[in-house]
Amino acid sequence: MSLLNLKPIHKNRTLRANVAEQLKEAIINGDLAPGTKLVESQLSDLLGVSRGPLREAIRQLVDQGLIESIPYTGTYVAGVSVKAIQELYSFRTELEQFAFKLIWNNRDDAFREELQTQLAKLTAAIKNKDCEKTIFEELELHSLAYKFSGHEILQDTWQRLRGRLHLYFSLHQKAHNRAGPLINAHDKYVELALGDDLQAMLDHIIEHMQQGYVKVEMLVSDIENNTST
Amino acid sequence: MSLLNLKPIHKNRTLRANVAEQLKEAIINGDLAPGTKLVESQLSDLLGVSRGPLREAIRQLVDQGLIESIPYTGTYVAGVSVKAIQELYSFRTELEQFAFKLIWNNRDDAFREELQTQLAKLTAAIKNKDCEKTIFEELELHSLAYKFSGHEILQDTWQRLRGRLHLYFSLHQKAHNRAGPLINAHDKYVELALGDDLQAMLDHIIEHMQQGYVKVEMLVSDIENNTST
DNA sequence: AACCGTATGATTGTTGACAATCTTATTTTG
DNA sequence: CAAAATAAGATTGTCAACAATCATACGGTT
Repeated sequence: MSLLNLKPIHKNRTLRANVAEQLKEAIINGDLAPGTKLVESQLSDLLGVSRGPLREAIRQLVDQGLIESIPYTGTYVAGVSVKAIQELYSFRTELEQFAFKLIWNNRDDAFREELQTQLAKLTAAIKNKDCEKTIFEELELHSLAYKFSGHEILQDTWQRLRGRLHLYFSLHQKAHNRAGPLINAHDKYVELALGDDLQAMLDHIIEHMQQGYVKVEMLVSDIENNTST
Repeated sequence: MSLLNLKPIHKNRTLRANVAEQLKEAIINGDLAPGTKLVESQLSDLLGVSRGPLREAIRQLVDQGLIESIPYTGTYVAGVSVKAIQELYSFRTELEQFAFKLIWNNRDDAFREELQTQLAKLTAAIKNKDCEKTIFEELELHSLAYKFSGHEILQDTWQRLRGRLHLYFSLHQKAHNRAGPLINAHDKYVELALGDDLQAMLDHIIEHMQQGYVKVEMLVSDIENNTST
């Protein structure tokens, strides 16, 4: 609680953006554990920022589902639950299928190239046993379909989910001390994404997500049992 | 048990919630036309509220896509565009299909009853030529699938889209002076939602959305041509 | 001893003033 | 006359003090 790794911010953009980023990182890397109460005065002191921008940043993370807010009472880092992770994965399955349906007939060389580049980055991170980077690169890989869809609403929705997904991956990594789910299942993902069988791609997404869900769900149910709320 | 049907305590006590609601209504009913610049000092005077809560409310609507923000420059009511409406409809199609896939095998009497009640409200509003209420009840009808899915992320995503959808419906109604799209297509929607053929329901959703899109798209392209931005 | 009401302290919500930044209009310069 | 530099005005971003609300602890009542 007291050793938060929240360094004062450098003023590149607006404070609320910097603060939101800092908070997001702190939640994802575990400095702010799920369920932690966020006291505005404490945080504003830690960040060297007034409560105004801090509150705006908190609102933003509330909308992303990383923070829960009860008016006049308090804001808390979102808790983990089996239901939440189930929702996240089932929803993400639909989202990513939609993304591939959108881009399938518009896949160009730029897409193919970025896909392979990203896969290389991911496998490199895995090889180096850099868990944190592995998680990031895996999310980046999956982001490509959304990015190339050109569908702004779809992209925004994905970005909103991404934070929570990142959090669950990190929790999983911390608990089991190995990289995120499915570290070697991405070769087939990329192979199918480059291929010509859309239905096979969609089926693979379902299977891919199902496997990821099973792994993370085990973790979360552990956490739920250990923390007596 | 069922005697204690007391729910309506809407704790909108915080100013930012009230302000957000007011702004949302003002945008939807056209008092704040698309593209209008929102000057904080003016709005805070108008609403009799300080700029703090107003800014938080604006942030909330930015996250819902009803307001666009450029740091240090200004916030504007979101503009209309063919691309935006296309995205909205295509995305909504996926969302609603997902919702029905989720609830299909869990549809209970409560669902069937609410569905028919809601259809009755909608047809009544249409009969009374109450355009504003017609739009609201149509959105309420479509909300049922999301509501009964119990899927929080899905519901949140739908709520985020609902505002923009409402705006487009209202613009359409204002331009053509008739109720929203597909005023008589909901009988089949409900009939299929009560029936046993999931695939027929999913197909109908696609068709339903496609028809709605065509109507609203015509309007929006008109607006785009008339307003030289 | 359990329950209800009350007082206290802490925290969120709100406000008006101040600083940083952008836009516009004006002036200067080639 | 056109274009760049600059100053004025307005607007957004930020801050620290004030008010409303809630959670906790305490004391009285049954």
